[in-house]
Amino acid sequence: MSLATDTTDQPTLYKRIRADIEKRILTGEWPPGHRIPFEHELVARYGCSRMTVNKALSELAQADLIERRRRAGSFVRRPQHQSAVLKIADIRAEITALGRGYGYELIGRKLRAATAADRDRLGVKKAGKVVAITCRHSADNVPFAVEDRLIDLASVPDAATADFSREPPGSWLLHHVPWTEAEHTISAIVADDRTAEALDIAVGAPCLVIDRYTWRSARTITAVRLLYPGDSHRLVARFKGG
Amino acid sequence: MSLATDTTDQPTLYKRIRADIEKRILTGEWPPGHRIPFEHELVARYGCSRMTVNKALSELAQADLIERRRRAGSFVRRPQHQSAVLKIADIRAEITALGRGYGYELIGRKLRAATAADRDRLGVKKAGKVVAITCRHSADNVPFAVEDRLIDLASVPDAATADFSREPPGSWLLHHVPWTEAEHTISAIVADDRTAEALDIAVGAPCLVIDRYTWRSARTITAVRLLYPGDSHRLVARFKGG
DNA sequence: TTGACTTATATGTCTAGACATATAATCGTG
DNA sequence: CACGATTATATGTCTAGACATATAAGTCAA
Repeated sequence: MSLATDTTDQPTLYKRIRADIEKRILTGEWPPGHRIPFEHELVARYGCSRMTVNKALSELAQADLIERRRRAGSFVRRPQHQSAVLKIADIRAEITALGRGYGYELIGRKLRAATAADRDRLGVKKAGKVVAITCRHSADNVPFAVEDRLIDLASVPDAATADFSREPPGSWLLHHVPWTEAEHTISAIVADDRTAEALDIAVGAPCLVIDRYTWRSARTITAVRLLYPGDSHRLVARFKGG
Repeated sequence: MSLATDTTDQPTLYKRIRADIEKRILTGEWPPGHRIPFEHELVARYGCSRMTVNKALSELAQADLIERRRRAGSFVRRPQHQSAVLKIADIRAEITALGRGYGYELIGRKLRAATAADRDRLGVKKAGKVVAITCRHSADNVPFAVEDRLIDLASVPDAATADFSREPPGSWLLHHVPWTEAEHTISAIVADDRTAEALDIAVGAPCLVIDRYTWRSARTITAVRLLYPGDSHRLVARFKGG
């Protein structure tokens, strides 16, 4: 076992150590459960101080490639099949990235006191005002997705006066709400009359649905439902880690 | 600005520093673009060495919460809305995690020379043998998902003799292929006759589709299509960084 | 055999320095 | 003013130590 064979002069030593180990894991040479050389062994092999080796191993641990156990050593982790990175781009960015012309159209906008259904959807208890927005995104003048959004004015007061006739609410919020958490739920439905008309598809055609709930510091900001024609649109998720 | 106010005795200092900064970012107190105090300022504030501060900041940089620029300082990064962690659990684990009884049923298994369609689906050029498997997963004896899988025997020769009548091919592969990359594509369709029967739903009902392509070192291993009843099943993705 | 105690050891964290390096800011010159 | 050279500075990496701490493994008694 010659760990330090790779002599491509990488910028720094700890990165080379990290890359060497990562390579062995990814090629399967060190399978899940395999014990990685102890820090003191790597120190001897690379002729460096323990902190340098420690930094390489810590980063691998942070990336969930290895697991470190006191007294026992460091071990290759089992691949985590269940976790993938799903890229859900901002719709405008997504469409322009495809080299197609982005179109936006505000269908409806209402400012109202929150109904019971609104409060349920936003997950808030107290009554308050909300903005309800319906709009459509299109690519090269072909309907791409319809959006049905609710914004809690208690969390985002500025939304009451914002002009959503030109700018999509998603973009507007992105620039006004600095940091959030969110939850996406993906499901499938068949198009009802209203959806079919908005997306210019047949009634009964499949639709991909993304429900997104966004909040900040445990405070709900917005709930949005996006409907895509199910046979045309695709969400792609790529990941590493078998 | 009193950075070190939080005196909850966290296990270690660098973690406390990291948590303190993370909190300010997540609450929006330090919005995107904001310059974080210099290392030497944090050293003075926390009364520790620079390596301790550096470790905290390095981890925040690795997590893409901040960006570090030589000579300039460290800055809060803009949230990356488009990236979410989508949990797609192993079906068996998913069902048992719900506290429901897992059931598995092999519907069909064929070993054949790859047809043109097979090669296309697996993304391989050369002819070779493949195993085609159709099976069904159920929760408390209710159909949960149907699986339609193709395994490339050139990559996984053992699959030719594996017994898939008891163990789902997904689980089997998980234990035989140490590390892979994969790509998921999510879409929606309406159930055709065969699908409707397998899932015990009506023809024309919505279905959520996950196509998963798995490979290892640029070599395709398996292609699988999972069909879920679209109105019952939901994929949930949560993320931070909105 | 089992459970409680002890010990050895690998990792976890930290220090007080050092030099390297990219680059923002400044200074000088045409 | 524009542009190139210089300088100051914040981060990047690294060292040779130190003590803390969890725990695998061994020891011993009931």
